[in-house]
Amino acid sequence: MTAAPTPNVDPRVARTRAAVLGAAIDLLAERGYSGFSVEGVVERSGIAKTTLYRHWPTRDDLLAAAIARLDGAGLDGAGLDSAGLEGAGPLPDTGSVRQDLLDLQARRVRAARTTQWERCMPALVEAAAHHPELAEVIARLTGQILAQIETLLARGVERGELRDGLDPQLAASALIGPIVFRRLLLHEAPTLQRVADVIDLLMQGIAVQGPR
Amino acid sequence: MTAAPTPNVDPRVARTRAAVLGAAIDLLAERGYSGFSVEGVVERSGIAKTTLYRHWPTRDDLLAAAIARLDGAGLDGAGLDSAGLEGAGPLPDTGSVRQDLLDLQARRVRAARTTQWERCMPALVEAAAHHPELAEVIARLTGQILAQIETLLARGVERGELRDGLDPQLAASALIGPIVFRRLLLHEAPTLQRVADVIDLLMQGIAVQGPR
DNA sequence: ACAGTACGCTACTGTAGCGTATCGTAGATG
DNA sequence: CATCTACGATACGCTACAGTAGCGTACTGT
Repeated sequence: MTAAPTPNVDPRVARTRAAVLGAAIDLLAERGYSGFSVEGVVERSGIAKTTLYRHWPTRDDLLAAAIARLDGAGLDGAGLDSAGLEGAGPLPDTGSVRQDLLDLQARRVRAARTTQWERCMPALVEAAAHHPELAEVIARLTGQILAQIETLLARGVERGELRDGLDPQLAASALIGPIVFRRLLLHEAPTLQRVADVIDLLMQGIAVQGPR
Repeated sequence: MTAAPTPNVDPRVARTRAAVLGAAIDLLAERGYSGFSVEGVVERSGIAKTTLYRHWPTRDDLLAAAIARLDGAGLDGAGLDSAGLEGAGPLPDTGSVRQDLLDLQARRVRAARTTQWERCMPALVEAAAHHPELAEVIARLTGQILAQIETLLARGVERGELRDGLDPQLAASALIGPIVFRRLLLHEAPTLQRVADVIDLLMQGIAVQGPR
């Protein structure tokens, strides 16, 4: 299951694909959606433009392929073929939801500068906004990230640490959303302190506890 | 205080400025950062390109002016000169934080399709990511939106409805962040239900209440 | 060894967009 | 009414970029 999914690929093709998509993701991260160009990818990858066009007949195809290659976050085993395994490792399981969340988010904060997914986020936002086809891919990737947190939350509910009837999707968004929001719109790099604060805020709630 | 801050403006320049910036914001909302072009603004505004360049000597200057004209949200009285007064009205003050938040957010949801700020958000993200100067302006605007919520929260703390020592900045991000996150990355339009759920989730917290 | 295939290079067309120059006109201001 | 200022139209030059054509070369698998 971890073996090559496509057994008979010309090594030349494999090399080209890897070089181009790698360069494409880098470029997307550095220059954003608006700065993404075929010529830029050509320059970085060292692959000839004609060759590139033989694989992806249009700029958008290339872009879609690059984005699809981003995986949501290092999903341990899975995604061998992908480029986003930097934050990898299995999901934490310490027995405490709070600690699990803290571990996962801390790992992500540490990798934020290098994780292609994170570096590409602004570009993905713009891409999703004006390109419905890409929006789907991006939503799927985002879902992968949310799913990790949802898993941790589900465990917490099972263990009785978290309220029963909790909407895991919503709660996961509540954990990631504020961080992403501040990063994208306030240009504020996430910190360990910040993610911890968000986790605690959400765990406790903001209302005063009524008696009982 | 509400009078014209610049008394002696040639009506011609006033007209030009308004037409151009209005068109610019529209274009930014519709086509995004990457689709924003001087020529596009010229076409929409009906103002001659040469005239436009007499006011804003470069594309980025025009873009900055357009973004600066977006105000965070209709801040009632203030911002007469700005274009973002669609969601206007005074801050709600019903006596209940939850209701106040609900009112404010609901108003915003209803105006989401028309509020220039909201429509431009994806573009602003991309702009902020690759243009430090614009990032500042955008951060300031975002701060204005957060400030509204912070005000409501502060009232709640004062009234004893919310925990003392609450970090209003963080809590405000926790209320907006998840909505914005889902809109930008999952392409999910905000709904009344969703904002209400976020508010309630944050009010109550997700952890089970220990005894006492 | 020999197809077959993929790659590289150079050169090219076409377009979109930034920013400028020139000149003429219309509206504002005293 | 005279002048000053802002606007409009056309026409540029220039760069970046998408995408194509043609031909030769190097690698791969049999």
